[in-house]
Amino acid sequence: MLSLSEENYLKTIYKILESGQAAAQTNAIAVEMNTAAASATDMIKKLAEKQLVGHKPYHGVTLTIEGQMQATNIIRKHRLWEVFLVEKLGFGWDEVHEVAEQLEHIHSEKLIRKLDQYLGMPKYDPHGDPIPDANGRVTIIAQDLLLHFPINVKVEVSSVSNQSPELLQYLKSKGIKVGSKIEITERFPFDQSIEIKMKNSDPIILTAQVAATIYVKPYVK
Amino acid sequence: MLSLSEENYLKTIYKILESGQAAAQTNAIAVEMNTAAASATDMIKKLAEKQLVGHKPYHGVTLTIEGQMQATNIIRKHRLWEVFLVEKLGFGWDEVHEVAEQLEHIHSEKLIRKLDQYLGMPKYDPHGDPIPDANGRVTIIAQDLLLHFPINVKVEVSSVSNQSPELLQYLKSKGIKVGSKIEITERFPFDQSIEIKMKNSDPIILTAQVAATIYVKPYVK
DNA sequence: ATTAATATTTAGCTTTGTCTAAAATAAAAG
DNA sequence: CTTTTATTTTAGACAAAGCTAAATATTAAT
Repeated sequence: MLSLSEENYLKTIYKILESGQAAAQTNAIAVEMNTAAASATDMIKKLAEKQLVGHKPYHGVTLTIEGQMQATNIIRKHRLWEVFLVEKLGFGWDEVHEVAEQLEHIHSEKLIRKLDQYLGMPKYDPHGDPIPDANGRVTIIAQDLLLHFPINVKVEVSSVSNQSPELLQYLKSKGIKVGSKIEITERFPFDQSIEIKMKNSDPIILTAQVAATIYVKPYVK
Repeated sequence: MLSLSEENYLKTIYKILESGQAAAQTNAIAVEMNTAAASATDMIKKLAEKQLVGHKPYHGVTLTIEGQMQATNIIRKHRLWEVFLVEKLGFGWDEVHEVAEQLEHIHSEKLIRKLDQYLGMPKYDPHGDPIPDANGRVTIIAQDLLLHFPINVKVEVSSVSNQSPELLQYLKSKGIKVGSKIEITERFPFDQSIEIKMKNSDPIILTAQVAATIYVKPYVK
């Protein structure tokens, strides 16, 4: 069975690879884990010995099939717990990340199977991220960054790619959540900010930084 | 914040003291924790430095007020999670202990407050053990060991003082659970076993060992 | 009241996961 | 194509939590 630390490293490596990198660099892992690069190197060696990652020294790491299974399983647990916290216990979407970080490390197949059933086998977590199934399969939906989306097209918010409570609270205060219908009404090239419009609310200006965390899909009624 | 190990030691010390001892002996703690006595000594020193236990070398430990608060809080979390697992997820009472041992170490005041509400502020866990309130107060109910109870008096099972899945499964198979109405119909002095009768079932013989894990209270309709 | 038995503590070592500083390698720049 | 810069790895230490073996207290027994 994996230690808490091993699980967190695997999850981090998975996230880096998911974001499009061919290999996860030691430094990127260390930054994400808030540890020294040397610590990351040590852990990489251990995970490589356990056949969970492939490691070509100085050239980053990749996940083996087994490593991928473990990583998606942790993410599956994290996201299911987030659904539980929001849907059943009434947490806000901005309050669940830290607690789910702990809950994701509970070891019990049966618990997750039953939790999944209890929640109605949800496909997405409260931030719109897909929940891997028990076999580690993730359904990827077509979505685009709001930041880059054409003007004057009605879209639906499909996910938000940032877990910081501050950002999530900010979006909540603007009435923006997963499922919101919005439309870009204007784009300001000088700072890449955009103006959006939602039903029953005044136009809102979003900075590029914020618009780069929001994913949308075309709205089909 | 306490480490996992510190929490487990505190819980163990609490349990030993709860069972009537004036002080918890190093050895008793080590046995309960499945560690060497030397390890227990080390941890006792650490907990004493943190003012969570009082330690007179060679004469066992007691809990300070703060140590007691911490211990009851862990037990509170353990028992609330057990209720959740049984009531909401459909676990059997014999399947929850191990998972709750993990869940009890999740750190989040808010989580426990909301879980408690979600479960309807239960007073007892699935084994009939009282759930301490948020201030660490435990409601102790009058109950007696079935083993020592008079014959031919109708009683209600109030709790079962053993968490081993084997025993709990055994009781389940006999139809004995918290709330069951039973009556001792005969007592066999030579081995202290007893014969009990429950509505709609044949008489059952319970060994002294089993009858010593079952607590009952007089049945008042 | 000694001695024997039991319980507890101390001493020294191990593993896990972390760190800093130094050495080695790869990539970028001139 | 060499030098500078950035990244990665190695070496050596440290804290937490555990262990065994040896030393020390306490309790029980003669």
